[in-house]
Amino acid sequence: MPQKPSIPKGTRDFSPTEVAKRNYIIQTIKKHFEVFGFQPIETPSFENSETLMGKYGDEGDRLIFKILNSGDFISKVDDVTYSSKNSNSLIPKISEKALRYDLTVPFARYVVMHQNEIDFPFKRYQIQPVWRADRPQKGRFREFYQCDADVVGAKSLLQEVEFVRLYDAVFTDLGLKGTTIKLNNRKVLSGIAEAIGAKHLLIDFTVALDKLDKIGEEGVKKEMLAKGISENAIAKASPLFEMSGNSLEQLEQLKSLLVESEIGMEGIAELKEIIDGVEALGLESAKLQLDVTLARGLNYYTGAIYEVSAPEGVKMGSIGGGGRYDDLTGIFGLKDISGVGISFGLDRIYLVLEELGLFPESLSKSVEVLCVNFGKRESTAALKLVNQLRGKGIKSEVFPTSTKMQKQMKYANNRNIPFVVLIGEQELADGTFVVKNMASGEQQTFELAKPEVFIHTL
RNA sequence: GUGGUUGUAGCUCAGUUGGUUAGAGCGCUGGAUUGUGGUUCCAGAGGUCGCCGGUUCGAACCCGGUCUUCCACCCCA
Repeated sequence: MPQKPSIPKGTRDFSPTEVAKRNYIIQTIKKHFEVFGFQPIETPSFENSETLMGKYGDEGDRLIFKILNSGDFISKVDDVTYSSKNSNSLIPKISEKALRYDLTVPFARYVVMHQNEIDFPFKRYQIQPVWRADRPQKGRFREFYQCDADVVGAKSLLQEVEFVRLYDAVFTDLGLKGTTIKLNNRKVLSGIAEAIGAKHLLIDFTVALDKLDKIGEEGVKKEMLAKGISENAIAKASPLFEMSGNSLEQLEQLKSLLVESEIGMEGIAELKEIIDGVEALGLESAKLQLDVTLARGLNYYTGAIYEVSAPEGVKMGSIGGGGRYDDLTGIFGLKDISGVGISFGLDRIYLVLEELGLFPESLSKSVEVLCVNFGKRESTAALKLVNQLRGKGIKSEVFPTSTKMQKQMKYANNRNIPFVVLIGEQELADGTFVVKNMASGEQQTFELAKPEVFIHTL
């Protein structure tokens, strides 16, 4: 019995049209990465488990796809571990490799391994798939692409400004107007936690705060209480819920809360520098917005935090994110290398462009010119013409069999081919070819000896 | 990982309290039209009702399990 074919949950096949659209996004992102001075690298799809494990928190470890060892791996497990039926102690004995979970940690590994060949500051970009054993939802897959650009070895906040400009350049080029680049700083979050006396609960505090727009002020306070943050501390943090005005005005309001926190004031100064830097040149289509509740992302961020949300009205999680991590390579033994980077979520950007109808029409054109096949002698002449067109870089083909014209025309129509060339018995005798414009239905005759006359009309 | 939801033709979906041979639109194939697609008309093909099991004289429909889809948590691109 033939088995019914299927693909794993959270994975997808891509049709020619979808690939064309995905490539369009990738090419656009790549173009701007390169114009901004980033160079591409690639890393393996799977890494040694110890490279990845423990880098993304407990939740992250759970979402990493583990690869089973080869051979008779189970016989090598000692009886105690085997009979314990404890996944956490068994996994390291039967799995030594794991699929890449993001591009940042492998990049950190790359920098440490190749530190002697790299000229710092090193600006790299990387566009590759990553895998997460997550439960899929809309815009959430178990295999998806990240498009990352990072700089290591430069502490200047100029980089932070550049990344905002890079986001703006890409989204402008894609025609995606009205994206919001949310900006925050880990130091401000640390400062707030310090100022309200909840320094030891920083992560719980920020995770709860991040949900403000989702569960509201009351919900956030409730969660903070549940996590063990005192009522007194929450009361002190209340100015956060009443922030108003533009980014710079909000910074002023933050100052009064953080005036006694050294790290908090440092964060404010950094934010101001970035905001001023961006405003000096302005943005084309995106808005930069300070958001003190922004805390998502990996817990290795130490400075700036970015998150990009789709234009208003599009229901989609963030379509990009990033930030600064002062000591990412430290976990691999290379100290004092600061990194900052951003990521574009290709699959989500795709869904947003699709929803808003922003893909260019031209992407659906697979071939410019199709020659109808009327038989052996005629198709030979058609092939000769096609060869000349291809020499000029025009995508063209001859229909492979001389079936009914109706079928060939229908094929051209379904594939959105704009021009159909007819070389039949009569044309062959006259030394001509007929070009039919599929959009208008008009036909024009050209000489076979002068194909360039037709080419100039394209 | 927790809770819920979805699955019927290639696609989008109907399908009555469980009752004979499971329907529609679009698409596909053929014809009207032997050198003209996209419009129109006619005809036709296409279904293990996600899968496995159970209840029943009888299951697309009821029950259990499983896979898948989407949603809410968790977390995140």
